Amino acid sequence: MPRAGLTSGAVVDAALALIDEEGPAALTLAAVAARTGVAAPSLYKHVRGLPELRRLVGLRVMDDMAARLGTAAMGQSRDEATAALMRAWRSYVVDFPHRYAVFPDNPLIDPGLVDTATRLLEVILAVLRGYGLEGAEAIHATRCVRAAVHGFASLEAAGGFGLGEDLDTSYETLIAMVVSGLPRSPAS
Amino acid sequence: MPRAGLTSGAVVDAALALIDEEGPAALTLAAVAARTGVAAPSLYKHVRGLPELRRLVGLRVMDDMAARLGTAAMGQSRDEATAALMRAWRSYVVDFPHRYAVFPDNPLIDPGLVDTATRLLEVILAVLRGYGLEGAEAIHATRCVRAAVHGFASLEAAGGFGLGEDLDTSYETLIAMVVSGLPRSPAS
DNA sequence: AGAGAAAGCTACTGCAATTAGCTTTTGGGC
DNA sequence: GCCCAAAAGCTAATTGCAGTAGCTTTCTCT
Repeated sequence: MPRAGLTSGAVVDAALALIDEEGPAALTLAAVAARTGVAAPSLYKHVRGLPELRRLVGLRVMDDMAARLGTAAMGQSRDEATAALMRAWRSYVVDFPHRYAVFPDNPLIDPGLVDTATRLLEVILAVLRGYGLEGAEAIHATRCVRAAVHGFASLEAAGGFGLGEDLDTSYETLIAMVVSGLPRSPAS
Repeated sequence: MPRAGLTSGAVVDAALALIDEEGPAALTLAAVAARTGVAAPSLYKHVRGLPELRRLVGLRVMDDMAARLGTAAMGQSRDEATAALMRAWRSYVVDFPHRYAVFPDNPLIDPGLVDTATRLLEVILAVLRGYGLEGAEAIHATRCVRAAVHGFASLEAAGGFGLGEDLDTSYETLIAMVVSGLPRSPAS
């Protein structure tokens, strides 16, 4: 019988497909095994177990997002850059609603995720540097941006907003709120 | 042998204690049974199953929070009220960090949760009415407040902010951002 | 061709949820 | 005080998934 030719990357691919199609709760080793055409225990040849698979999936999501954000903010500054960043963040959630639920809670604790998490934070910090923010002030501002963006994204991904008004409009309101609330330095 | 005298409320109590002590992942029927001194299948006499228990726990959390928020916002208006509301929300998370993880994702979908969820939203809407906001504008503003507050709370509860700067200060920054970003009507 | 690593597989264990069906307590009406 | 039905428990059994052990097959490199 021919070999499946699995790799750890392919396992993550299957896991992501499963999550996209059936939601985060559908991520089980049994389901991944079925989808990759392999017996469940064979997965352990590529992945240490379910917790590690979750971590790898989370890493992939952060990676994808970092790539998008970096591109979005490129070549813009200050309010333009902030708005672009925030829109790009939400667009990921809109494109992959189930994926956002596996975004790691606390990537800064996990040695394997710290690099990517830092890269993600760096994108925000870079934008804020355009406002002349540094040190503690920059950290507080970063946290505010993260909180606003993550809060909206996770509520939207979970379907937590009731129906009715247009979500795009709500988000533009949030962007305006953040942009207007960022400490202004005199600057150029 | 004497009877345990369990009620559905007591089961929820035990579940919450478990979550507070060992985190949301520790909520299993087996653990609740052990803690209440009963065999696992006996719990089904009081609760339909694990999903329902989760729902009831989520309901209790929303209830507690609604009570706190209502009290906090009482007797204040506009920026004072907004700040009080936001501080009270976060204080719940600080007091019960694990609890926030079981806050229902989408309470508006579940008929059993809709009432309490609405009560919670009403607190925010009431504060915003103080700014003269109504209709669509009020909804967009409510979503922004929810997003900011929920984002910060869930990141903090998950330990998602790196160490270093003081979180209280960050949160005050967020409050200032929200307050300054709320649409102003001429008003009193 | 042949050796050893890598990738699979089957069989098994353990744990948690859930169901079925039996037993015992308890509270109310006679 | 006694009887009975409902409620509250229990034990036993099933299912589904995670994870482990140890065997077999396929590659790959020489």
